[in-house]
Amino acid sequence: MIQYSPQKYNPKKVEEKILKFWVANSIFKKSVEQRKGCKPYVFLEGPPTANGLPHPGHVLTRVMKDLVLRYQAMNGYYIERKAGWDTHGLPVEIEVEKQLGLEDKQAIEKYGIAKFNEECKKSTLRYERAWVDMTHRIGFWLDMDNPYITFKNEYIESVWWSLKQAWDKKLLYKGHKVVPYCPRCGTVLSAHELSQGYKTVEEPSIFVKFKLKNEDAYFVAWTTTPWTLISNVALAVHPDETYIKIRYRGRVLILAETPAAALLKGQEYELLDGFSGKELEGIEYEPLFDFARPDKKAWYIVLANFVTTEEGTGIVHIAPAFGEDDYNVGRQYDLPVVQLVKLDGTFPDEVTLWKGQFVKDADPSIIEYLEERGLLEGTRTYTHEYPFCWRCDTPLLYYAMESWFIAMSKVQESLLKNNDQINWYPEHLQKGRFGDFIREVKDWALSRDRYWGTPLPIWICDNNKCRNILCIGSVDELKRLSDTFPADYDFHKPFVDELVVHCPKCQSQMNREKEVIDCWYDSGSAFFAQWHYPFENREKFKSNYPVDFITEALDQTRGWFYSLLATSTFLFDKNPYKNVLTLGLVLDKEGQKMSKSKQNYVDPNIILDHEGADALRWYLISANAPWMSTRFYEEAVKDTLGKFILTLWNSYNFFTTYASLDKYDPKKDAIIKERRQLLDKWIISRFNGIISKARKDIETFDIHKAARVIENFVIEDFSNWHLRRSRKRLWVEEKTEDKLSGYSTMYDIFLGLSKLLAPFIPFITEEMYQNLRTGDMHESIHLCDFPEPDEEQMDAKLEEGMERLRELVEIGRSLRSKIGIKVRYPLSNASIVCEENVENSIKDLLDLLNEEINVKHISFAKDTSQFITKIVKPNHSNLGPRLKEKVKKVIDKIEGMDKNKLYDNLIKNKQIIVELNGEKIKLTIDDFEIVEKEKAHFARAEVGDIILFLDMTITPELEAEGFARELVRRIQSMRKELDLDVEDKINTEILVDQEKRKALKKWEDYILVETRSNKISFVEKPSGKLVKKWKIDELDAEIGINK
RNA sequence: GGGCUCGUAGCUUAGGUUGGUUGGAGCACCCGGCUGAUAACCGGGAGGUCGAGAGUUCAAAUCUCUCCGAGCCCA
Repeated sequence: MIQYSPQKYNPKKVEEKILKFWVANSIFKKSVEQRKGCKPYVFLEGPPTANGLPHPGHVLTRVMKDLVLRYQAMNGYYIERKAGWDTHGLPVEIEVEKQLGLEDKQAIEKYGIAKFNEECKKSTLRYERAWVDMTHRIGFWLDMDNPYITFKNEYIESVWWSLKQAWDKKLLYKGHKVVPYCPRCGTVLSAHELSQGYKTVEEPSIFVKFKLKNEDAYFVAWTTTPWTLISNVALAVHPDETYIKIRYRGRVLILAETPAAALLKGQEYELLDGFSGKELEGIEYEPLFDFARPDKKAWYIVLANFVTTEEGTGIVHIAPAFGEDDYNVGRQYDLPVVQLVKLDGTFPDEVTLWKGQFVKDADPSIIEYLEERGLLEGTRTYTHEYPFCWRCDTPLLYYAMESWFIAMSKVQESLLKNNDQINWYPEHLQKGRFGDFIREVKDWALSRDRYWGTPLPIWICDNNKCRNILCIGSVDELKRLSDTFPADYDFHKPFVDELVVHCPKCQSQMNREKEVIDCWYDSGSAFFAQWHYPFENREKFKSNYPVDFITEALDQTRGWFYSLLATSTFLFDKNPYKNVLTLGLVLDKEGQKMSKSKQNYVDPNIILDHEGADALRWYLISANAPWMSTRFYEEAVKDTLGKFILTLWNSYNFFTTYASLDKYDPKKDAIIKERRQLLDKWIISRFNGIISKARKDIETFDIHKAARVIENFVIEDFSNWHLRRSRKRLWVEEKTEDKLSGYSTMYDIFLGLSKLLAPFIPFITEEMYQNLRTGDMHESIHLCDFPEPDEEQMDAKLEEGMERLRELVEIGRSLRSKIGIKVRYPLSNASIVCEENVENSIKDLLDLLNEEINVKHISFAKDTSQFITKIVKPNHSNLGPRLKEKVKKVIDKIEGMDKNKLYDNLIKNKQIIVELNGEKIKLTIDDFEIVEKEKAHFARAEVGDIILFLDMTITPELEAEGFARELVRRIQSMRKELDLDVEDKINTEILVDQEKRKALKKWEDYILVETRSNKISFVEKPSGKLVKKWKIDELDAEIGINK
């Protein structure tokens, strides 16, 4: 039995009830288990870091994940939904540093790494509760009882295994990386910290001359960092640029042609020679300073593509220790890394002239020195962006630090190949942002000189003669090398550093490289490490790789999406995921990114309390394409609630109100589809079309389109047409087949809609389903199958006809409002002029039109002649110039003629003669405009090729009927005012004037039935519980009703 | 500074790949109607330099280029 549903929808209350229902009946578990053995759909959770409160962006990601997974589950796939937590990394450390008031690394070490890491561990799950709660509250079904956690020993062991794979493949190596470094804090800055500290500065830049070794000529280079010249080892030119040798002020200089022209504009110089950059390769020059004692060949010309001629001279000074490009070109040419700057940012003792000075402060003195020795060709101030330490405002130095790398550049082609196997949504990322990134892939700088992270599993033998290096790939391996390995251990600092490990070759002690690894590597390992592969779950891993689907926000493109592909490529040479959906960012109302510092951050809980999870989900899903950024504010969610969720609920409430009143039984009372009314067949046809469209859109992740199609169906087709047009038939007292056909259809549609919408708005659909379901159905909507379109139920011709008919209703109402006759007053006739095929498609639906525009009869006509006359009007602009002053009199004459006859004459004879003072004036059809005019009493409107005529005649009978409806309308509103139940009976007393009273005689029964009155009396002084005076079109009336 | 994405009414947006009637909707606003399902519904109105400029074309919101603005990523 269908129960009456509350009229007011309280999202929070309903959703809490549903959440309890799911938990009490283990619905989530059942939804997974009932698909066991079915084809798997593999999802991988991108692990959030739970060291901050979740914000609306996280909600979006989780809603999208849930939607896709619910959809696939309802389509019969077996989906495990293992949760995951990302726990390592600098953000966690910074959070703890703040909390403990630790300023820098020294402070951390003083505090104690063991205690510090313990705090980090606690911090990562500090907000776990908030995350778990949010996940539950928005209805994201995720197995959070068995999550993978990146700090667990098992997880780390899997990561170690993968690093050993890299080691064995000779992909893991120690090198240098040039990184932004703060000499005051003694720390490397992360990209994020770096981006906070850029400032525009004005600095001296200089043109420096380097003398060729075997020739009295100079290369001219340009630099903004004179202090790096001390560590110069080479000069770079572009292989394809043209370089020239010139004589200028008595010196022979070499530089690129393009900048030379600009720099020496208007000055005299003699062109001596020209060559391509390539030809310069290998030419040696004399070093500017003699502080450096390089162990490798230095001070010659190298080729590099990054050299430009837009700035400087087309010759770039190379100091591999202080620039990333420099470092890379240095590796290519095997240049020495001369690093004559100490970690505190001062020059070392070897640099006798400036030892102990901060390098940036030494710049003016270095410039002066070069000047004195005639090695300077000029200076100029240069304005550019330079990074400063966000903490202490010291200018940062780019500085080559030792670091461990994974040689991604060696597997670059595999990366590209594997990327081609992935379906990217939106597509442009594949070749665009992501493709560009991996085409120019750099080696992955893996190590971090920090504390809270997966330790780098590299041990080096202490014995200088041995120097054996081991990469450990498992717990067992480590155990075998250590006598003191405890039963209870934790794979973090300081345990791994304190463990005594013996070299298998020489038995000396081995020490671990002190670094931890980039936490992106942790999460990039999730697809195997979550299973503790290969130590456990080998089969499970095999059947879950590659994964079918991942989705995260756009900022993960070069983050997690890359790190997964990277590990998967060098480990298995395969794409780790088949489909990746990249989500746009969630912005605030002004389109700004939400950030803690701007305080423009809406707490999702507020919205969940006010508007509910369904409204929130529907907004995030339908507002925009998933990959577009979406503005987020409460008002928008509120609109969604009103527009869609409540429309759905109110429709449902309407249905349950009447269905429960009539005790509609979906099993016993159902009318078979073949016998349903046309209106019912139509909505069923539409619904099946919607199912088909929605499925297609979801498959291609055009999820917003699916949502909008369904929303439009619910509001326009179902609520505003099918239900609205069904009201009358539900008011009938007895159980007519018409009424049952309506109930059956509404029941089918609500049940179908619940299923169709279940992945989108899981709460309200469950609520509806629990009322609609019969005993033989699944206990939850989320255990049901997703609807399939039924071609048999689709009827294109009927849909076409209904569309025409609705257009007719539209123009009919418009016409009514134009002619000013209220819809309450019936009209006797309407006529439709249209093609036969249109007539055929709408003739069975005319009852709907009848009621909507309130006419007694509707007929079809072949042409417009019976409703329209054509007349002619003199064309002034044509006649004026020809007839001049006579025109007024001619027009007067024409106006005096019968316009219809005039038209006929003109059509027949092509001309007419007008006599004016004996003069015969000939007028042709061109002297007139043809105007169509409706015959008296007819009004016309048209849409496409269909024309609608209304007969505007109001007879006394029609007038009386209309007046009866006026009274009914008022009595109904009085019933409402008294808050009577729909089925309550009343007694009605009416005062109207004698004339109306007589006219109403015929309509007493009608009023009686419509208002559910026992009795209607016409009296002089109406009485009752509610008595009201009304003015109906200038006429006074008084009505009293009583229960 | 570079790359990518986006820019249509006060707000949210459709259309853009395939150039072709007068650029569609919804919310909000104004006028009128209808109503015992609705936080509704129906009809009408007002509201647009389709970010700006140039080009291609008979024809540009749509194609091309330049610029401006926003966001993300990278420096």
